[in-house]
Amino acid sequence: MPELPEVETTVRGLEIVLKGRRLVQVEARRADLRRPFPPDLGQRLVGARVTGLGRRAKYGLIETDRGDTLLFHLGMSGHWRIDPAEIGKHDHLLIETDEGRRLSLRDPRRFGSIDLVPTAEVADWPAIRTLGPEPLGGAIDGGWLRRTFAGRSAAVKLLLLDQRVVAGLGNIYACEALFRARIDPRKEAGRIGRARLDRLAVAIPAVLDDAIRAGGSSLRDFAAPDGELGYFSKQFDVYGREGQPCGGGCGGKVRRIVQGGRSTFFCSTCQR
DNA sequence: CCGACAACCTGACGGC
DNA sequence: TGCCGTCAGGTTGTCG
Repeated sequence: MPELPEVETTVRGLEIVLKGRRLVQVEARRADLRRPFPPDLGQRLVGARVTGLGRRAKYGLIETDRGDTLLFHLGMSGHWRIDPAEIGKHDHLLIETDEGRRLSLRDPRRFGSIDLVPTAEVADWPAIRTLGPEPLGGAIDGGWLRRTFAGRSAAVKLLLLDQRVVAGLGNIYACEALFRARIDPRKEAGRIGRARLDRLAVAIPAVLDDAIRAGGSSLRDFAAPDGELGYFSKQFDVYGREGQPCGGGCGGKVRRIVQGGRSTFFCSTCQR
């Protein structure tokens, strides 16, 4: 369930099969996911050539030579499969290329979305326009965090999950980044000191980079039949490890609390 | 601005 | 085996 690294890995896997290829068949097997599918999806995509793929936050971008960009969001349970062996009830969008490769977007919970937007308008698209800066690429440093968090009394974990603040972090990597930076997730964002914010600015891209690298190492499998994109084995320090010993060597145990209705995992000894 | 909550969906899992 | 409650990596909206 995809945060930024999973989407990035998915896009890289799709790129192998899609880039430069012409789409010969596009089948929407239902009318909507979270939002209705564009009604003219097939007409605008069939016959188009894919010129490039990209990612913005948790959105995957597939650009065509017809001036359109397909935006996909994987929600909680979405993933793409390459050359699937069978098609089930949760395969909602099928694409076939001129090389005969087949792609399927499977999403059981249907929290994902598909949009088709003129490429020139992608940056102004409502879901994209409101996003904060990309955490990879150097836009985020300690000073930027300090200015962004100034005067905010919300818990830092909740701000990290807000896509308007930092684009692409989700529940796992917000927890992991705070652990690496040794910051208590409950701490008021505006009252965090400079040294901690400097650590956080390092930890956010580092944790994402590590996850992308872990996914990238399995990329070669993605072009195999029924390769599932965006899922790879992950080693977490705190996420999902309630009650287990903290990996920081402090002797404490990982705790689970609820913030904003979501589980937060952290070590109350290491994280202050 | 903030925190809490609900809604959108299906599936997996544990307890009984 | 089934039934029930809980939980899940996201987003969007309302309410006080």
